[in-house]
Amino acid sequence: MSQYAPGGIEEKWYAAWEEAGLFGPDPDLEDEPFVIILPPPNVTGILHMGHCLGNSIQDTLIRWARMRGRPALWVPGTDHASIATEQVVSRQMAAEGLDKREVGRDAFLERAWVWKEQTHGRITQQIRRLGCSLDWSREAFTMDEARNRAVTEAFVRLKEKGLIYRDVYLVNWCPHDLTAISDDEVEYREVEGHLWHLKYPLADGSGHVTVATTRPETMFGDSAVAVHPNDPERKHLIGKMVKLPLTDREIPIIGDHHADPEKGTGFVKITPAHDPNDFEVGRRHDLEQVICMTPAGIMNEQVGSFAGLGRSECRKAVVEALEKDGLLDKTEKHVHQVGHHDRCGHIIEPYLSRQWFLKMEDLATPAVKAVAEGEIKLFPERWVGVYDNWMNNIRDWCISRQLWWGHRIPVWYCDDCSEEIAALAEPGKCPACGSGGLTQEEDVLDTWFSSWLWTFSTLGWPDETPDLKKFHPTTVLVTAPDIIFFWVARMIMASYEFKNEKPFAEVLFHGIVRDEEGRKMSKSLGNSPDPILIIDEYGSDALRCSLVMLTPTGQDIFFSETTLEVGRNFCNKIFQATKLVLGTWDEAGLPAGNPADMPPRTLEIATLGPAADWAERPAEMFTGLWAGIFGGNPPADLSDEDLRLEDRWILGRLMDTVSGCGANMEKRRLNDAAYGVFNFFRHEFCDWYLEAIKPRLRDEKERGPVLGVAVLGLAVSYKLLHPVMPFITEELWSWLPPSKGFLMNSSFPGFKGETPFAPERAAFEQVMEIVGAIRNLRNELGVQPGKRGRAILRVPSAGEASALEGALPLIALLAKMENAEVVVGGEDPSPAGAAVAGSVEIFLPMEGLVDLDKEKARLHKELAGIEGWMKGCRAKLSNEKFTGNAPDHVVQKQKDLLAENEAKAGKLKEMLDALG
RNA sequence: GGGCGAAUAGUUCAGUUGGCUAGAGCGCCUGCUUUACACGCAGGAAGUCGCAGGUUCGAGUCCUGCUUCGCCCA
Repeated sequence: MSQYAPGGIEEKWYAAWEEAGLFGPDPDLEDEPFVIILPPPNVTGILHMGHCLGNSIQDTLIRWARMRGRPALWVPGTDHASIATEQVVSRQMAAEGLDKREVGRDAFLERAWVWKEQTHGRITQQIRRLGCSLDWSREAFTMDEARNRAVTEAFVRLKEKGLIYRDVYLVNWCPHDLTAISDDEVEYREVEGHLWHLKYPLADGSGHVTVATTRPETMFGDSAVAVHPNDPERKHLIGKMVKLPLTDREIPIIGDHHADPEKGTGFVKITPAHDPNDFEVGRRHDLEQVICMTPAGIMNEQVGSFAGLGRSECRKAVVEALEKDGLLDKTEKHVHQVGHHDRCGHIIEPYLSRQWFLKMEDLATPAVKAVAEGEIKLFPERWVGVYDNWMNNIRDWCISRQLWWGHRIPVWYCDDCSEEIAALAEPGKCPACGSGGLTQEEDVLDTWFSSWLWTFSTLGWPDETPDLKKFHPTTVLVTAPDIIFFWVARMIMASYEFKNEKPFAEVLFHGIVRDEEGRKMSKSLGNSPDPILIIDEYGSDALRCSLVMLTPTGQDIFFSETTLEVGRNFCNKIFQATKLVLGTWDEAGLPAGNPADMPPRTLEIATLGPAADWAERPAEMFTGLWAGIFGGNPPADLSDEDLRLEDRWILGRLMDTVSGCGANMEKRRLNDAAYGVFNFFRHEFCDWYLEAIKPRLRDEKERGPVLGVAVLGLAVSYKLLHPVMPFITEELWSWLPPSKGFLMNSSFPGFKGETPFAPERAAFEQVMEIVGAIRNLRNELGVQPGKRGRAILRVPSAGEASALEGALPLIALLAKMENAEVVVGGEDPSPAGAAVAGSVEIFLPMEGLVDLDKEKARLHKELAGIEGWMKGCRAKLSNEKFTGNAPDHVVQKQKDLLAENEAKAGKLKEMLDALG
């Protein structure tokens, strides 16, 4: 086996975790709970890339919190998605030649439930494949028994409070789905249409007025023509009558500020039953509301001979008829925004009907305050403005839908006295007249009426359950910003209304997943890959890693195969590094430690001791750290001397990484947290540390202690990566001989404070710089890789020489040189390739290999660059305004840099001289 | 029409409190089958930080205006 293959491993661990009961909150933990409620996916939908991103982020957070020792709860659930599901089921029935209205409500619902049961298994299985550590024992569905109770309770309470009312109102109506929808479900799209100028003759025969309209077919519903009351040229016509063409009706000219003298012709036809603005005008002037269409958008008996035509057919026919009568003044092309139903794409018809509404203004007040005062934090913060803007202009919410799949509104009408009763359960008789003849409201509630209760309905509300007491308010909500109004804002309002507390402490908005061309992934475009196929090919860890690591907070992400390769390649890298280290462990036959010694549940590295302790007794401190991670002792006894330069450097860097990762997790910068570990592991642990210790790993006498450091490095890396890549890290953890129990509920190490081994870290960085310079030199000069040769390092003082002495074998190893030697001062070796790394001059004396002209040109170029920079720096430092105003450390830094570069320039000049 | 955001290497993006000789992934170029890994390693090229002003000793970062693109709302 040469590459990591996730197949089988992922399923194995998911089952093991579930069986071990690790997904629920640990009841023994006393810390503050960390709670996330999963935004419920549509139960009849399938998982798409957006879910993968959101779920990966949530699982990363919840796994991190769990490993930090907090009782972590992530509640799963699905949404009944009223309209979407009703559409799917209707379509299925249509394919069988059935019509839902013919089969009736009960039969339809029965079928919808069967469908729901089928698809529910699919979507939850997909979520499992992703590795989500959800507490399945608490799974909820928006239409299950418990949630139904919550919905009914909420409705009745609001009704009793007088916040729910029923009114005849112009609503957004979908003529395709035959239901009202809320304002938020209307999607405006730019459409190329026409502006028709129609002549309406004055009834007294004294001429005509011209109105401009984009919808001539609604003229049959006109009740007036409006002009602005102050319009100097037209106001004299107010009070006159016009003859409505193609009909025998006469309508008045009225004065209303809705008509803008600057726009169009200055005259506006008023159609109260078919236009929201006209509806308001109609109310102001008590105009007749003439409905000229059926709910399906077919012209009705009001339109005379045009009856029976569809909306757009009628438009054509009306225009033709008016043209024939000489009443079409002109036609202009006109681009305008037209409302479409976001679910089915059909053009919305403003339609006059009796609907249920919820008054929003009072509900909004505490919700606005909570966000404004930081009680609820939004990440990224810029969404606060968007939220405020919507909340401060909030409009009443149309909550009734003319559908069957949903929560039937808990209102009964008395057949005898028309009393209206809202109740938790069907009342036996009418409380007003005692009649037993009661009929329940036919309409169901908007889907979001159940979702907005989600943070607390999932925890048992309206009952005061232990879960509700312990886990509400929840910690963080993770969602895409496109549902900030539909859902996020409404959840905040609901929680304050029913619980008198916030629903969550923070909201983390993530971006939208787009394809390589920047298009939103959608079913209709067919550009959304099936996540399961991706997981099959690349592994869930690779997908999660790529998504989390490459997604800056709240930014949209462009998704492609290349993106996935980053994650897949990284998985392989972790696997390969583990193989290298453990291969040596096996050869060495080291003891695994006592399985009974369990490591502590939490680990704060700083509590083991300050940086000074690490400097003074590193072996003892290391042993303490080992016990904190594995329990027990390292595989081999080790003394302070066993911890070499590279060991101390990597331990210091490991702690820096722990600290940075924790800080970024706290700030919810998940990408930075993951990326930091990625960089550490790949470019420091593998590229430098493992390369540096290879000879020691092969040396039977030396490998015991160094294996301890390497295995600890692996273990800590697994821990830091586990929240993002749970499967591979759990698998490889189980391979480490000293590991015990599940990585999933082991400790996530924390570290704050001064990182130990500052001198060793600086020394190793110097090694890296020297090695880098030698490698560069070899490459630039085209030295063959097989040619090893000597490296001469010249330093100005004996002190620096002795400091470098110990690192010479390491430098030779990493730079692939035969040997490296250090000299103090003296003549430049020549001919030689030369470079400068800090105070160290590097010479590669390679007779016959170095092209003198090439080398001189190279040095000249480097020198020119440095001199250019120094000129600028000197100018800056001689500017008194700079030295006077800038903080001391900034000035000092410039001085240091200048000195450093001056020295380097001097050395480069000498080298050039030496070359002749 | 109103609001929000973005503009930095070929490309996707970092750059947090103004101190930067502006970084990373992918791509590109050169070299390497080095006993974990070619899903790899080493080295390299590549930028007028959208434009124009301003504040400041100092601006990718703050302010004003403009341009282009994206999103949301009406």
